[in-house]
Amino acid sequence: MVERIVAAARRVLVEQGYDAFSTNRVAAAAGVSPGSLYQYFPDKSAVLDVVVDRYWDEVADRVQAALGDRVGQTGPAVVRATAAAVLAALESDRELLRVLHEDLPPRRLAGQRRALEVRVRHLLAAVLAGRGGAGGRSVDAQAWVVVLAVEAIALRWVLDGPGPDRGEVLDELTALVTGYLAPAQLG
Amino acid sequence: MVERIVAAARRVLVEQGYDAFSTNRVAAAAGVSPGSLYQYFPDKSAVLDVVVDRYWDEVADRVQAALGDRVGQTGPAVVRATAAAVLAALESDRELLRVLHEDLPPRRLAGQRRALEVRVRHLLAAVLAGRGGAGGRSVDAQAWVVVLAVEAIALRWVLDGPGPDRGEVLDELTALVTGYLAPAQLG
Amino acid sequence: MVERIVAAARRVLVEQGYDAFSTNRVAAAAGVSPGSLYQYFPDKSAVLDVVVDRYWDEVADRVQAALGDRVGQTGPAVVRATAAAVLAALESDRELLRVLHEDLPPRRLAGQRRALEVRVRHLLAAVLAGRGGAGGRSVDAQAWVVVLAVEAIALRWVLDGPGPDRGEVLDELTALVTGYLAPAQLG
Amino acid sequence: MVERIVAAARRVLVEQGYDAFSTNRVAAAAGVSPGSLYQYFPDKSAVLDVVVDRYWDEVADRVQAALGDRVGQTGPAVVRATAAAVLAALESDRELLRVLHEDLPPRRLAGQRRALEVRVRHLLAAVLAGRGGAGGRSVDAQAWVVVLAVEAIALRWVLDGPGPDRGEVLDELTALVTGYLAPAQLG
DNA sequence: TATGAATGAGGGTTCATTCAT
DNA sequence: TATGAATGAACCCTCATTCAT
Repeated sequence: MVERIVAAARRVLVEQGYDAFSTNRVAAAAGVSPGSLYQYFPDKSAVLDVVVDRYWDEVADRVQAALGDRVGQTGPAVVRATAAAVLAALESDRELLRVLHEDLPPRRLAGQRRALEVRVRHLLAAVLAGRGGAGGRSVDAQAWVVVLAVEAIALRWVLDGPGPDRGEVLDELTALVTGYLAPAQLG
Repeated sequence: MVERIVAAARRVLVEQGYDAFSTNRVAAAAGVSPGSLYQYFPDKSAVLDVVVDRYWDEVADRVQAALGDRVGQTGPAVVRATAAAVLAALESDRELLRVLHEDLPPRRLAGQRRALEVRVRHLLAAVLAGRGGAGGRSVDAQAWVVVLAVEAIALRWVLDGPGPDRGEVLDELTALVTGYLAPAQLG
Repeated sequence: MVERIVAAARRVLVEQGYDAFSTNRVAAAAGVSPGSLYQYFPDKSAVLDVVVDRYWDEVADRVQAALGDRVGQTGPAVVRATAAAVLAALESDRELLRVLHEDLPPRRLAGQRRALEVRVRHLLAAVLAGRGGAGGRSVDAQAWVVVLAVEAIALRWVLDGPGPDRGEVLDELTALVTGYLAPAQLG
Repeated sequence: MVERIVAAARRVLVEQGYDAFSTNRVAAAAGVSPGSLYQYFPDKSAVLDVVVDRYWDEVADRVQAALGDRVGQTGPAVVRATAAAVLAALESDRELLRVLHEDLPPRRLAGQRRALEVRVRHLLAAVLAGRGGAGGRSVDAQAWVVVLAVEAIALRWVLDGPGPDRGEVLDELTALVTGYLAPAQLG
């Protein structure tokens, strides 16, 4: 039942947009009465939370899996593969991603998004630190920069219409990251 | 009159948040009747549009001024100065920026934001092209990457609480951009 | 407009009972939209408050007028006349009195009711005190007793179907009060 | 089972108030499913009825016991003792009395309350009649007056915060009743 | 032009009651 | 018998918008 409601919620979001995301509409889409929705969720916000959580968990899992596979490795190939994994993760449900990132107030997503960023940032900072420091520059700041830059570019590429093709984006992301991190420790 | 309403709209947004941004509240804050508001704006959205437009125009002006001053110049110092100008532009009205970027559905801002990005991107692409191409890589793609990365990082730094200090962010942004663009054409 | 809504509220209460006293029903009875109701009242409770306040103010005015006319006077005739005034006051809008006292949770009325009781009690206590005390008994306690007894009996007589006829009730109320207060100071 | 539900209903009333008195809440408090509740009670009202009935039966038993002990006796001491019994009866479950008399629409209690009043009234009328009539006044009317006055005063004293102390109330009730009835037949 | 009272569809939510299991 | 998930009508309230003045 929770499943039916969450699925309906996702459907309403994707097909009708966030403005149409009313409890009555979600319940109707689930073929359920409004009252039933409230047997499984304390309020409207909780329904959205589940949809959002599931989406971000999925994305986070994919990204972390890709990172995990390569812990300790280095070099442009690794960067490119990771960037590819990020793109793939974000593409796994482009329709929902579009609604979540274009229709919802960013505050609604901030929690999950930050959480994922922090996890990835720490992973990356550890790798950088392991590589012998950054020649006096802050490894944390570097990780912060890389995560934000890659996230923003990947998000835009996945959501926006025409742009560089996939290979080109990966090339550029790779150049961006290696060019940034290389001088000090990836040379 | 339009002025009074737009000013009130801004005030309501900043002081009470987007949730409180109702036509009645804006009209009241402007000391005007709801009916009057509809004599100058077709609907609520149009009022918000003007506030958003003005904000982005202001930011765009500042950024473009900084870029314009340095057309034709090159090197890390220019990159750093430009990044500093972007930070300063975004900081010029942090309160409004926060509401616009955290409370509004991003779609509401997309138009203005894209417009600015495109302008800056073209400027940058021209500079890069003028500098003798990118060794076979797409100058447009590079400009696209740089603009998005700098924008995302600057936005986050201005809006989020604790992070690297200003000098550090500028250092890292400079390193990011020069590291990315340097090998091919800024050496 | 407030008038129309309050009148409709009274009508709904009297004709359909407190259970039917919903904002939508009141608005409909007033020939007005639900939204209009909320331009004049902060919430449903406020509408009921006005109805209740008006009723009790009316009753209080009548009772206090009757008492005021006789301040300083004494004797069974005065008691009887006062009791008659109380009955008349309560009979002025028997239909509404019925709903208010039978359908509403007493807490809803407690405030107004207590306020009137206190006013009358103080008036009466002053009269009793002026009459030379109560022979060691508390004038306040006596006023408290008299007010509650008369109120309860009058209320019941007005609301309940068959009972003693009017003259008989007045006789008995007179006997009750004079018998209670007489030995000490009304002899 | 009925027992469990009724006990839970009482508990909900006392601990959470009448507003919280929903069938679901009562069922939950009874550790029973809502459906089960409807196997033993036709509707929500019936559950409340039983709670109310039990309360008033208890009060009625105590009052009637006190009266029964003294049938045929007379004098201020008897009046006082009876009044004391009424106070004690009402105090036996003050928490429930408070909810029932302050939160419920009085109509919900009217039946039980009237029934007790009638019983006591008849008892009292019989005593008065046995005492040689009322000198032309209606013994029924007198009983009606006494019952209502004592009931109202006792109820208020038990429920309301500060007031005369217990002894004083009993003194005044005694004075009220004897002063009223004495001249004619209790002299 | 400027008003502001009036609108009414729609919002989120509750809860007495039912019925398939 | 006992369950408890499911119901759905109705609740109170908001707010973008209109229109007679």
